[in-house]
Parts: sequence; structure tokens; C-alpha cells
Amino acid sequence: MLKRSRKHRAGTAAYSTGRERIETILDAAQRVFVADGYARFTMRRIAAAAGISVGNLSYYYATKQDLVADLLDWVIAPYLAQFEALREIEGATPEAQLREVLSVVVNDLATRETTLFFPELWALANRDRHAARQMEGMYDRYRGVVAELAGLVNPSLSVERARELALFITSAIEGLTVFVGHRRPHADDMPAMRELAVETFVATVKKG
Amino acid sequence: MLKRSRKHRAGTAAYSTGRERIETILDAAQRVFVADGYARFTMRRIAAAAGISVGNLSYYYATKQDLVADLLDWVIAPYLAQFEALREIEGATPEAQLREVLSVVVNDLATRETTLFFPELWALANRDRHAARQMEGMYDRYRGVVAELAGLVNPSLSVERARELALFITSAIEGLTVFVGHRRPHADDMPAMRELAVETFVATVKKG
Amino acid sequence: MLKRSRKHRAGTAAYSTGRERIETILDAAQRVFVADGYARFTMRRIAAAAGISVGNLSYYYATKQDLVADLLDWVIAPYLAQFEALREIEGATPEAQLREVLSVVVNDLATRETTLFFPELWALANRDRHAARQMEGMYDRYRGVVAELAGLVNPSLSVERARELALFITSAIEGLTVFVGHRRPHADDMPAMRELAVETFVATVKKG
Amino acid sequence: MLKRSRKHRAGTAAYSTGRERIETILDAAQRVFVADGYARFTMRRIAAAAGISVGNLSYYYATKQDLVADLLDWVIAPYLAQFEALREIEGATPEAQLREVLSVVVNDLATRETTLFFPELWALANRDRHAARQMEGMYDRYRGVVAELAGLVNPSLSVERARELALFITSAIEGLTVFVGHRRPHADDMPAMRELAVETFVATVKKG
DNA sequence: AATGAATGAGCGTTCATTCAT
DNA sequence: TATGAATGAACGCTCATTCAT
Repeated sequence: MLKRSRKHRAGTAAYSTGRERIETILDAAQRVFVADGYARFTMRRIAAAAGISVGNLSYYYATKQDLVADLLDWVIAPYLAQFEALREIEGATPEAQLREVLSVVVNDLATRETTLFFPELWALANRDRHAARQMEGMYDRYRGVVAELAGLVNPSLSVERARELALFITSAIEGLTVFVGHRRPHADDMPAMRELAVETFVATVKKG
Repeated sequence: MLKRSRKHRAGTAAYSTGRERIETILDAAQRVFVADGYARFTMRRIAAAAGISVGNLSYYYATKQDLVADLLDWVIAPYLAQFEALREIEGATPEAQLREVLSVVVNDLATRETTLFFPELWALANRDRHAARQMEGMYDRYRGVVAELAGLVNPSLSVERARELALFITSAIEGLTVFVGHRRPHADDMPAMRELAVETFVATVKKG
Repeated sequence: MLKRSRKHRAGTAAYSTGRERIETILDAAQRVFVADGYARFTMRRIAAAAGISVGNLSYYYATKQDLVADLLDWVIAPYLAQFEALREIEGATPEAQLREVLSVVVNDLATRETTLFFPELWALANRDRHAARQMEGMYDRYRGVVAELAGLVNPSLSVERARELALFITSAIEGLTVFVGHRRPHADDMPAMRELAVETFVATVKKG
Repeated sequence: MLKRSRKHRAGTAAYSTGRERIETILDAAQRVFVADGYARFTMRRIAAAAGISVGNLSYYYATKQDLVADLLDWVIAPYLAQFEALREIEGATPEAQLREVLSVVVNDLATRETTLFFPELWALANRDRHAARQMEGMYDRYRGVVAELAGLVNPSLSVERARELALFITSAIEGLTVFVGHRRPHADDMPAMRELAVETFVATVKKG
């Protein structure tokens, strides 16, 4: 999972200490969210993880909701950056690019952060409108990349059909997280699953 | 959804009232879990939903952990029953049976209970060993059915390969829950997704 | 300040311990309110004063608002009882009864509880609708007694004029609280003020 | 309301900007005190109302206590100025002057600021010695004016008796604040109360 | 079998205050 | 002068759990 971002929603961050502190906080918040889940994602734990007082955490994020919003942006940003980067692999055929994208995404789902973060996010999105909207924004862009590549691989695809295929393929891949993700019971089957995913979904695109 | 279970509680439950009370509790607990998620799954809410006192809930389930354990069995049981039932569709070809199984499972994921319950379960399984074990037990049996049918559809499949294909197919289908499940942003694409899933994964099995 | 009451709004109080506990709580709450004022009227202080845990206080009064509502009833009740009792002084002329009522009320305002409680209540009533309503209920009945006696003392008074006179007289008397109340700077002038109040306001009634 | 004061703060305030800032702060503090009451009279709210940072507010007033002290002077000053002005109504008889003073005071108590400010002040004076002293200083001068006029209206009054009458009259008038003040339940009876107050208390002075 | 009563820890949030810049 | 940054205590409230009745 890559890093970066700083679209914070609260806090002032005029001084350099403040700017750094926000990154410290978001980093700590991510660690807590990943390690303990949303049920134990408390201001106190986050403050402790960031090495600051609860009062100071509240200074930067007046409400937990604000912090969650910023955290999701912060965590999602590197994925977004990754998708944009994948789009720009030069000199490869569209099919090779599609294969690469699917491979990279499947590989990523086996990282500790991704395996632990996303199921929490899915559950959260079922209860929290803001979280749902932020999550959907990310997946929209992800699917956009896949749909675009699908259209290049199989030019007979209508825009709508390319979108449908991308929705199917990306959704299906997310499902692997729960079963072959980091320390999940079938993590050992990861290589076979990656190959199956790539071959199956490239075939799906070609068939239309 | 069907019934069953009561394994994890300490009490006697020898009287019919006791058994009924437990069912009342588990039913209430499921409603709370589905409606509010694990983060708001509290003993107080469950007691209120069951129409009993917190004290009495504690009589049946001394700890929240015990209740969660029984709840998972209780919720999972009907899915298990469903899988067994699917196995026994008579007079159809193996491929027709496989198509039917995949269709039924995809359809089910769009019900409110399934869409809301499973992401919570996946998240929970990442933190709680007991939950992980119970979840895995269910998916094992589900995959067993799919693997068995895959072997019948394509007899050239080794047992191991059939298992792999079943893991891939069932995992991928679960991923649809998050995006085309009940009231999820792409719920309207459900029919297209169901068809794609059935065609794609039957082809995958045939191809081996 | 007299005691009694038990019109509690929250809590269950089915057991005798619970019933007694509510009185313990209200008594403690009154002591805190009188001793520390509304600004320091906190659930923690009240719990400590009652010798119970914050959690248990919350068990009886789920919100502070509920507790305040009950407290006001609890504190106001004896005053109400006092007014009703004053109405029933037998064998005295209406003027003697009116003099007695005014005397009693002026005397009461010099008690510690009254001097400290009522200014807090007045301030609270300016911010809190519920408190305002409860306070007005009490003063309504108080003024009713005075208006009734005024009508007996001076039968030429219209009902409306008697009401006006009662409003004026009772309001004016309340004003003394701040200056000749318990440990207030002019507490020594209490006897003179009482006589002035009685003579002045009886004359006002007679004059109409 | 007029201006003045700045006694209780530690800083320099030698620059005109400093003096202006203090006035900005006191003005904001008064607005908060009147609008929200002492219970919500917080440094943060005041700073926000004054459009400055909490840190800067602390520069001018190191403690909340200091700010309260200055605020009371600031709010009280215009009332004092008003009393002095009343004393100097030329060309009228003493009785006309007394009537005028009582009328003005009763009218003032119906303003939003007075209705909301004074009950808070009375409650505060019961807990805070400084506040009590400042309040008493103001009322002393107010009563001085009334006592002086009483002596002119009824020359047979001893100085002591004039003081007693002034204490009674001014205290009684304050009581009207709670019931016929701004948006109080009997605000509509204000004209009748004003007339009753003037007639009753002028008669009291004449009678001695 | 069921309740009400109780605890102590923890929740998100606000507070007066301090201090480096 | 003025700010942002920080603390530690306290706020109202909810929690899982325990226990007498």
C-alpha cells in the first residue's frame, strides 16, 4: 500500500509542526483501523498511536466523522495513484496492459493492509453514507481504467458493455480478498487464483 | 431463513421455554447485527430487541463472545441447508445443476440480510479466531458442493483442480455482494452480473 | 424548605432499594444544585454526592435533562404543598390570611436553600424551556392563592385585577431574595423588609 | 449601553489597538453571556465571538476569572451612568423625579440584555465573592439615588429609613425582571406592572 | 428463569490554560 | 500582539458484566 496525500478536512496546519502532525495522525489512524477494525477505532487509541493527547487530536479533528473522512481519502489516494499509473504503461499491447492491471490488483489484495482494510470499509459503507460515497468514488475510477482497457482489447464492446464487464471483473477480484488475502485460510492458493483471475477475465473481455 | 443451534451457551435449556427464549434472542441478535452492524451490536440493544432485560440476556449468554458464536451458527445454518438442498436437484444435467447453484447464490447475495451480514462477518473474521473458524466451516461446505459439481461437469478435473476452481468461483461471487447487493450502487446491474457470473464460471469449469 | 415527592420521570424503581435510591439521588442533586449552582451541576458531582457510580446514576436518569426535570418537581413540590396549606388557615379573616401568606413567603426566602436555589432557577428558565414551564407552573399556583385572598380582602376587585395585583406582589417579593436572602449583604434588614412588604402589599390590595 | 473599564487585566493596553481589542473582547463576552448564560460562557465561544484566537484571548485575559471581573464592570458601567443621569433631571419636583426614576428602571428590565443578564448575575453572585462585590457596588449607587429622592419627597424620613425604603423598593422592582421581563410569560402585563410599581412605591415613600 | 440494580471502564467531545513561534 | 499547538481534566453518556432478589 503506497502513501501520500494531505487533503485534510479539519485542523489548521499553518505551522510546519501542524502539517506534520496531521500526517502523523492519519498514519496512526490507519494503523489502528487496520489493526483493530472500526469497532475499536477510537479517538483514544488513535491519539495513543500517534503519541499525542486526546485533546490535541480533537484540535485537529473536531469530530470522529471528520477524521474518518480524511482517513478514507488518505488510505484511498495511493490506490487511485496506482490505477492512474497502470493506465500509462507504454509500449505494451492493450491485452498485456489489462493482464498487468489485473495481476497488480490481485497481488495487492494479499498485502496485510489491503486484506484488513477493505472488508472494514465494505462493512462501514453499508452503514455510513459518507464512507459509501468515498468508497464508490475510488471504485469508479478503478473500474474506469479496467473498462477503458477492455474497450481497447475488444473494440466491438459498447461503452455500456465495457462498463458492465469492468464492474463484474473488479467486483469478482475483490471477493478474493476474503479468502486468499493476507493470512487468510487459502493464502497459499494465491498464485493459482491470480492466474485463474487473469485468464478467466481476459477471456471474458474477449468473448464480450 | 431456517433455525437450529444453541451450542455455545452454558445454561440448561432443557425446558421448551428455554429453547424458545434462545431462539427469540438469536433472532433479535441477528436483526440487530444486520440492521446496526457489529459496531452497534450491544447487549442492551439485543436485549431490547428480544424484549427481555439485560440481566436475563446475561443468564443465557454470559458473555458477548458466547452470543456471537451462537449467532454465527444460527445465521449460517440456513445457508448450509440451502447448499445441501442444491446438491439434490434431481433429473438435471450436472451443468444445469451448476448453473442453478451459481444463480441461486448470486440471487441470494442481493437480499438485505446477506448484503448487510456478510461484509460484517468478513471484517469480524479478520479479528476474531472463533468467527474465522465458523465462517470457514460454512464456506468449506459451500465450496465442496461447487467442487463436486465441477468434477461432474468436467470429469477431466483432478480433485485438487476442482477445489481450486471452486475456491476461485465462490470467492469471486462473494465480491459481487459489495457492489450489486441490496441497495448497493450497482444493484440495477444485478441481472447482467448474474448472467456474466454463470456463463463465465461455467466456461471456466469446462475449460479446466 | 420542606421535602417529599416522588414523581420521577425516569428509572424503574420496582425494588425498594430503587425507590429509595431515587430519593437519595434527588436529595443529592438538590444539594449539588444549591451548593454549586447549575454551572457545576454535573452527573459526576451528583453521583459522588449520592454515593453511587456515574453508571448507576445514568441507570436511573438516562439523561441530565431527565434528572433536572425531576429535580425541579422534587424541589418545587414542598413549596406547592406550603401554598395549599396556607390557603386553609381556618378562622382567620382574609386580611390576616393574606398577611400570613406574605410573611411566610418572605421568611422562606431567607433560608439557605431558597436564596441559593431560586436565582439559579430563574437563570435556567431563561435558557431551558422545560425548566421555564415547570417554574411557571409553580408560580401560577402561588399567584392563584394570593389572587384568591386579594379578592376576599377587597371584593371590588375584578378577577383580572386580582390577578394583576398578585403578579405584582409575588414578583416584588421574589426580588427581595437577591438582597436580603441568606447571607446576602442586607440580610440584617430582613425584619424591616418583611414588615414593609406586608404593609405595602396589603395596602396595595385594599386600594385596588 | 455605554463603555469604560479594563481594570482587571494584567497586560499593557497602552496602545490604542490594545484598548480597542479589549473593547471588542468585552463586547463579545457580553453577547455570549447574555445569549448563552454563564454555563456556556466559555473562553472558546468568547474568542470566536470576538473573532480572535483562544491564545490571543488568553493574552488579554490570562484567566476566565479576570475576564468575568472586567465584564461585570463593563456591563454595569452604563447602568451606573444611567443612575447618575437620572439624578440630574432638572426643573421637576422630587416626586416627579422619583416617578421618572422608577419608570425608567422598570422599563429597562424589559430589555433583552437586562432580562437575560441580571438573573445570571444574581446566581453568579451567590457563588463568586468578586462578582458579589461588584454587583453590590452597583446596587449601592442605585439605591443611593432612590434614597436621596425619597428623602426629598418625604423630608420626615430619617437617613436610615430612607435607605430601608430604597432597599425595599429597588429589590422589589428587580423581582419583576423574572416575570415581566423580555419574553417572560407575563411580559404583556408590563404596563400595568409599571404603573403599579410607581404608584405603590411612591405611596410607600410618602407614607414613610 | 427473570428482573432491577450496580460497577468501572471507556466512549466522543469540550474545557481552561499554557506555551513556542 | 497574535497564532496555532498542546495538555490533562472533566463533561454526559454507553458499555459488558456481575449480582441480589
